[in-house]
Amino acid sequence: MSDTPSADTPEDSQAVAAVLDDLAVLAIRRLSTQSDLSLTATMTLSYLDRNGPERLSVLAARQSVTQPSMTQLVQRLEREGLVCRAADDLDGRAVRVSVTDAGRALLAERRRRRRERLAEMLGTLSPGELRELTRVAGEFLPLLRRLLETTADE
Amino acid sequence: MSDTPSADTPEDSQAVAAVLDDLAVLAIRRLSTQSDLSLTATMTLSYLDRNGPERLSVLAARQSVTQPSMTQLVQRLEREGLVCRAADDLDGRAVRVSVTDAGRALLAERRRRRRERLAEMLGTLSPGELRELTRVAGEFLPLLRRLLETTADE
DNA sequence: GACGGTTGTATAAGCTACCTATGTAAATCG
DNA sequence: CGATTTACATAGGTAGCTTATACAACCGTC
Repeated sequence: MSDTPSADTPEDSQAVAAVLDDLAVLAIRRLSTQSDLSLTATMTLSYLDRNGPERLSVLAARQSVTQPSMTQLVQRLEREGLVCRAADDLDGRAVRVSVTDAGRALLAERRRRRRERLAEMLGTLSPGELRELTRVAGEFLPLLRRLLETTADE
Repeated sequence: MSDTPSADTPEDSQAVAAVLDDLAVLAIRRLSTQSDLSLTATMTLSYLDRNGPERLSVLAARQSVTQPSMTQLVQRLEREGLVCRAADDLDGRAVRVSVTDAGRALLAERRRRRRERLAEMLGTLSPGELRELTRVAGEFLPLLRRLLETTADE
């Protein structure tokens, strides 16, 4: 392994960047076996699942797409029974979107499949490697979450 | 891998699978903020950059898209000056695709931008947090690489 | 060498998923 | 109350994927 870089140098970001790149490869190349839902659709459903019903325009902003794109996506998702729309109580212009049970079930199923695939992949590691990976990944997750939290207020 | 692992490995695998799944989702979120090149375009250019010229059909297989998709993508990339096409010397039917200097420059620029953005994000952390994240990332990287290695399809 | 089967790519048509532009109606503000 | 802003829908366009199809090069067998 490379030398530990000193603090506060540009090299700090190299290992982190490399890890994030590899995790992305993991996500894209190894875990996405299906294309029944686009990334934006997936994240939109996940967001609604976690945060509850939300206005269409807020969803668009959160997913960094334009409002007409989100309008169309929500229409498609509604057609597939994954979300439902309701008028907003406080603003006659607004549409509030919520995830349906079918939407929730689909998210859960996709999550299950991904974790299953990961468990298979992990089976190729030695017990020692697996133990080490468990420890390190467990440490990394809260740190990454914190990093994303502190920069999410955009 | 198909043999039953030791008694506590299944639980370990599932626990770390959940963590890796979360990490993968976070990592892919980070990627979704760029849109001048699609994921497949990016990965195709990267592949050509790293491995040298390749047949169109091989590119399609590597990126898990159909051949007509890859044909169209290569046509678009060629139009943008990022790749060039040549007849294959050994097979009159085949097209060999290679990345141009402009394509290489674009990859480098995108890489630079990603690192820059990450450096900004890291700048929001305290020195202690940064040190910790870097340390853990440094341990994580070889393990992650090994996982990707041992599960490479080809 | 002829022929049938396979392989490699291009093109067409269709759908999703994004964009910008535009329109309509509700809400807000002075 | 009128002007402006806000929230969403619709239209038209491109990218990016799919399947279906067509054509030509290649390969193996007779």
